[in-house]
Amino acid sequence: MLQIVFIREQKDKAIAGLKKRGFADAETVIDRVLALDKSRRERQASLDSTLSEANGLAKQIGALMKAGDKAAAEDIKSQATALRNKSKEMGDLQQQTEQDLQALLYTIPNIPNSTVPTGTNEEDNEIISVHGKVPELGEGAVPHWELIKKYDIIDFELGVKITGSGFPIYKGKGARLQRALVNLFLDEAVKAGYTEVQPPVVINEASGYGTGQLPDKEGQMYHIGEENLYLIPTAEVPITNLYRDTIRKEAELPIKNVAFTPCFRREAGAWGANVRGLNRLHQFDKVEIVQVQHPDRSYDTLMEMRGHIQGLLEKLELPYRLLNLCSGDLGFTSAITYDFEVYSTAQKKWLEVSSVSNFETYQANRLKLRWKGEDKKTRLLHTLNGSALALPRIIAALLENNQSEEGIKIPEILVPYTGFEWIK
RNA sequence: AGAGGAGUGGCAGAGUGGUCGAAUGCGGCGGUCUUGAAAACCGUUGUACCGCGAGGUACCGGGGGUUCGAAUCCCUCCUCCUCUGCCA
Repeated sequence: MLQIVFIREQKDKAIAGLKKRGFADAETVIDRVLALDKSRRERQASLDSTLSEANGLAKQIGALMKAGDKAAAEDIKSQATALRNKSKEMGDLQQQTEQDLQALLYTIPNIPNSTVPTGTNEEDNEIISVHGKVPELGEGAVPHWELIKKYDIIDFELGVKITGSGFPIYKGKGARLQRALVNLFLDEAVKAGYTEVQPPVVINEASGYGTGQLPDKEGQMYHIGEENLYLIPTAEVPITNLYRDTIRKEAELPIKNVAFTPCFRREAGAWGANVRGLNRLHQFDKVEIVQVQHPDRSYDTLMEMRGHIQGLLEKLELPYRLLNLCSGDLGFTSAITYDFEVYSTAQKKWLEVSSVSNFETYQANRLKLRWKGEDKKTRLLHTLNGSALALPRIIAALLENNQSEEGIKIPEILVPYTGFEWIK
């Protein structure tokens, strides 16, 4: 959520930022925010003075009662009652204004960072760099959904039987490969100074609001109606919410956490013929890194996180490229997002395996996540997160790129974790 | 899941209708003393909103109610503890 002070003081910047995203009616919406804000403040001021008056009368009545002057007390009572009734009405009005303003602010996305390229869709994303060598595969190269059948390591049909489409069963070396990757990613993150946490994979409504999944995007999460809980779409939600409603000391920054969790996404409407094999699932595993950082240092942190992810891809010897998402492709809550894509040789396409973002104060404002400096003022912190990494497409790329007539070669870094060098 | 008890500031803990945003202790911060530290002593120490400011308002688990006035009374929801039940 954007800060109301920012909109008030830098209205033009807010409008320009929203326009860059292609946000419809930026001026109208911002003007409406400012009007609501103005009316909220006026209503607050008059409500406060009415309450102040009523409090004064109540005190007088108390004093008169003590002095035994019942008649005089009764006299003032009617006045006080009238003021109370008036204040109740004013309070309702004030609350309504506050809620309207809040609801409107929830519909406004984050302002893109100045380095975010302007664009309308993924074709406008900036390719920052391309790394690694795309292997030359022979004639017999096949996509991963054929390889997993051939080697019997992942079973989609069985998943359909147990749950439904998009819930694969990993078997034998497939399961072991999965576990190896998780362990490698966790170990690398811990080496980089992240503290490992194991959060719940179901979250309440307040957590969904905190990181921006709610309102509006509830359709993308699985909902447990009975308890009003949601299955996490990413570990970002429970980890970032760990710090909701807290005031941090400067000395404890940055806060660095890593978690491995399954992630659940309904992907409603996104289920088309294009989506095959491991490319898009309802349940998948991911190792997520999250940082809470001082506003002055969050962009250094973003680069550090980007470097960490890059290191993982290098270790896995996968060809990948780095993208700076354009304004039109940027997530709702993000100020800047770098995507990593690995090249899937048999599919002949790039697959997104990681997103790393700086949300600046957007999430922190919803989370009420603040810090207190030497001047004793509380200010909002910056939150960041990145996938390091999401498993299925990594597996897809590993299988496809490392296939040969002999079988699938496991990258060296993973062998200590898998305990085998080949899937044959 | 059933029965009972409880939720107060960073923590512990007082407060059962009126000068209570809240005693006291611990912790934190600043200072005195000390070569330095400890101890002792003194001071200070919640958050948000409105206001240029003086100041005002709200918050004692959440929401609602009674009352001129609620941390205190009533309703409701949530959470925690104890016992019983169930169970990795």
